[in-house]
Amino acid sequence: MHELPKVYDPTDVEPRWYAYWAEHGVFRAGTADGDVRPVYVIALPPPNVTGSLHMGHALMGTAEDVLIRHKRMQGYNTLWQPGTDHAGIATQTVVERQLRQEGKSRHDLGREGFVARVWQWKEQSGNRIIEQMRVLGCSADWDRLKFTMDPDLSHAVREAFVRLYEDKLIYRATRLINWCSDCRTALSDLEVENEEADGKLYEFAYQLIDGDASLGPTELVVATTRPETMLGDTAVAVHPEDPRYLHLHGKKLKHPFLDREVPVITDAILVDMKFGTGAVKVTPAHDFNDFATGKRHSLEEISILNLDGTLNQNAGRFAGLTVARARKDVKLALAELGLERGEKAHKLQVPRCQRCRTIVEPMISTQWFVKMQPLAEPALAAVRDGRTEIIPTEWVKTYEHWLTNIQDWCISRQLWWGHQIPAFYCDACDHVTVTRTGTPSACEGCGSTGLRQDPDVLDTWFSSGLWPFSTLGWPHETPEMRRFYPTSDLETGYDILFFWVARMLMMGLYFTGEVPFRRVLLHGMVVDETGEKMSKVKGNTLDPLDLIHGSSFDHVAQRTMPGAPLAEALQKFKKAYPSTAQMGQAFPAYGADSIRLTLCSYSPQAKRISLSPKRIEGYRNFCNKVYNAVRYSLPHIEGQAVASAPSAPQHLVNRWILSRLGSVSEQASQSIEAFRLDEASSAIYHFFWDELCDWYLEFSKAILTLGTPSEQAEVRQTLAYVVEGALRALHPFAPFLTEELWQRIPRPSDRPLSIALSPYPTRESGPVDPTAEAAVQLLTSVITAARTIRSDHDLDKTAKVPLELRTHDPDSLALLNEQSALIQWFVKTDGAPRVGVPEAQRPAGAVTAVAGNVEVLVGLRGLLDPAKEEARIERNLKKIERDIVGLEARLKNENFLKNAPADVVEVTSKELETLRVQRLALLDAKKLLLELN
RNA sequence: AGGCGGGUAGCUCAGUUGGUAGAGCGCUGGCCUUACAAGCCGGAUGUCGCAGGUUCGAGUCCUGUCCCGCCUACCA
Repeated sequence: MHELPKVYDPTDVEPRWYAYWAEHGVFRAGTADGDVRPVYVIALPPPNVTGSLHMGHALMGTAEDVLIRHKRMQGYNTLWQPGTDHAGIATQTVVERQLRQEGKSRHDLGREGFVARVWQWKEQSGNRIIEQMRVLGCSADWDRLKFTMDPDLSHAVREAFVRLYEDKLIYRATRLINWCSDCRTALSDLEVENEEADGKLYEFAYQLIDGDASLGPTELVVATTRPETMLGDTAVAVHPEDPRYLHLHGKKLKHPFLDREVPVITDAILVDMKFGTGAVKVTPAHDFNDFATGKRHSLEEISILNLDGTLNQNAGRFAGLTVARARKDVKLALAELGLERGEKAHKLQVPRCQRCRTIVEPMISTQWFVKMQPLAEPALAAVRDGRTEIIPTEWVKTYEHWLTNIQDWCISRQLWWGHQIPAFYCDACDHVTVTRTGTPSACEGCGSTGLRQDPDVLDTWFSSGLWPFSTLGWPHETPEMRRFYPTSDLETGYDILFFWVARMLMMGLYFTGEVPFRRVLLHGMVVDETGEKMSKVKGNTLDPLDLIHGSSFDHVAQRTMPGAPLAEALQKFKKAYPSTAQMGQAFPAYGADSIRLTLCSYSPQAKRISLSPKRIEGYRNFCNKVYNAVRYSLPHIEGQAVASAPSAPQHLVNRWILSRLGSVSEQASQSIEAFRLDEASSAIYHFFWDELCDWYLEFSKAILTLGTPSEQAEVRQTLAYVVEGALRALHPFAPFLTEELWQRIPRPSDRPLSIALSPYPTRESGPVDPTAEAAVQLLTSVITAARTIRSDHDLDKTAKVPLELRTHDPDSLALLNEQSALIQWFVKTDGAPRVGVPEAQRPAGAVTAVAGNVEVLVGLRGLLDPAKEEARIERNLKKIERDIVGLEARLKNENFLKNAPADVVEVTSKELETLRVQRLALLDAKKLLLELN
């Protein structure tokens, strides 16, 4: 075996092992008839085909991969079902942008040509993100890669549509919808994002027709944030009980620009007497509240907008203007007529298109809708009765709130890229024919053959809603459906709880009668180091691949803000990631494992995950630590026959490390099971570094040097066993590193070809041994206490000092005697430490510390600086006195003794005892010091 | 407006059923001790947002309050 370099280099290792796993089908789900293993399934939230891996994807991919790898190692038949989403608007926009660069529009190509062009684009670059997930180490069953517009999935979409239509849960209606004039399509409520903006509350007057000044004012002043919509006003509403306007009930107002009478209506729902002027202009065609008001009062709905967002003929002389322009012009015109009545600043929410940020306009339009209430009820029930569990649980309330207030879902989109709605309109009659297959030959209603298919496509989320079962072959009763449905865990970001998770639950329950997954695991949003949301505009996005492969800051900044001056981009980047100030000019190649460990280290209940490059560095260092631990171990364990079950070693430290391995493995499994990947990874991290490396490997050096042949053999055997087990425990988090090392070390003969297929260690991997754990705890704290004394007194590291250990406890005495050689090795003592029971006398020039029930006396005669030593003693004494007073008070408190649990009282009094011993020792040392002077 | 979450070490965050606060990074003293200087051995650091309450005991439970973030709905 060739020698390992001193520093771990992930760039060399990672691609190699991914290829190996792929080649050996390590990630494939089992489909054999005889396969009776329990099943664990995750459906990968399909990323957009337009997508490129960002930190959110990396977090999702890592979390799901840890879950999958863990279960795979636990012997489950795992299926991680991957795929991509056709992402209607996003994808269409990308390809249209390309066309624009060629000086063309989609209309030049025609629908068929355009769709062909999108497919072509998809084939070329649609799988980029899948490649990137492989770089991250994701162990999905890639042979089963699906796309939402694959023939089988499209079939499922059509089946779902038709069934819902037949069941009267899909209907076509003309109503107010959200319209994006840039994307030229309707949007669902969820695709509209409200953004706060500074606006104006503007007041103007409508003149009364036939107003009688003797009855009161002859005008009615309304308040509005959108003056231009007055061109579509068909009423002005006042509160029925508003004393100011009683004389206006039933009257008519003159529209200043249009040949139209505007009635005054009374409406207690719409109007809040206390707000504005108490009079509300009603524009049913462009406001959701006004629309509802219009329905209540049978008002005319006058649309004043074209599909491109400009005003139409109904706007009279304002026709052709943009909304923004019309707002100015209408105000101007009102002012000219002397109708302006005031204006004040007002905060308002501007609805914007999630995709293109264009201001969304409410518009009257004929669209397809899904009736949500009947679907929502079962989805609510499924979470309430625990058939599906949401973790972290605080999301349950949010989920319930949304589902109980749910509105019907507008599912038609005026796009070309997507699943075209399978509804056919007849030229001869009104009948709409909806069919499962192809184009119907004739109208179901009148038999006419003149049929046109609805040009619209379905909302992308309609097909995503079927994902957990459409990918498994639904509506057919496939073996996959039988074996892998319902899926186990659905892991995703909380931002798509409504878009996707809730809809899958509704659809899943409706179509399959079962919940689509047993648990919903939600992670937070990755934000920059200062807590800001990542966005291109802010120049604070991080590309996981730059971190994995390494990249100069110049390059990162430039890529984040293409087109911007480098200095500016770099400044924004540095501001977003302050810790890079201490990092030179570039991200080194951290490797996928470091990124994965970092992402796992954040608590899942954190809504914001602020990514710190410095933290990644820490985990990179950890990977190097693991690598070097194995590098150290290799020569000692090479050729060892490793058993798959633990042996029963004699030596304390061997029993201890086995016990720790078992505990940590068990804890890791429990934490992963509870989706606390942070706890799990942290437990393994500290086991590896603080226990295995800092202590066990050091113990092993001592024993391999000083021990008897049989002791040495036992250490070698244990070391080989523990290293193999620890790598397996770490594997789900750091798959590349662990595979690389595992393949080099000796391992049990029955292990499969990859660590990824080996069993996850359990409690049984290391028998629990509380005695050994307690003993090593004492041993290490004795060593640390002695080291602290050495360090406090600036001892040369080669200086050998006398060490005396005193305790009343017989077990501890035995332990210290047994391990005196080990203690000598670690503390660098002058001969074997003297072990005995406490005596009244302390040797002059000795410094005392207390570790557990042991007094640790380090002889420093002639090495002490008396002044310094006295100061140290005084400092410690002060602190101890304070603690003693506190504890004594507590132990004197009758209520405490009466109410506190026995173990708490016991711990407290033990603690007090320890402190008293310490105080005694310090006082003694002080006395000696004074005598010395 | 309503809902949810958060305010803990200089920074980013953990903290299970109430029992005198932890990690990583940073800081600091000493070490190139042949696995690792991406390291080793030590060390320092907190009015747990604020004010009350319950309790023998509160970071943890209750009430009020002030900030911050997100979500949902909206006053035209």
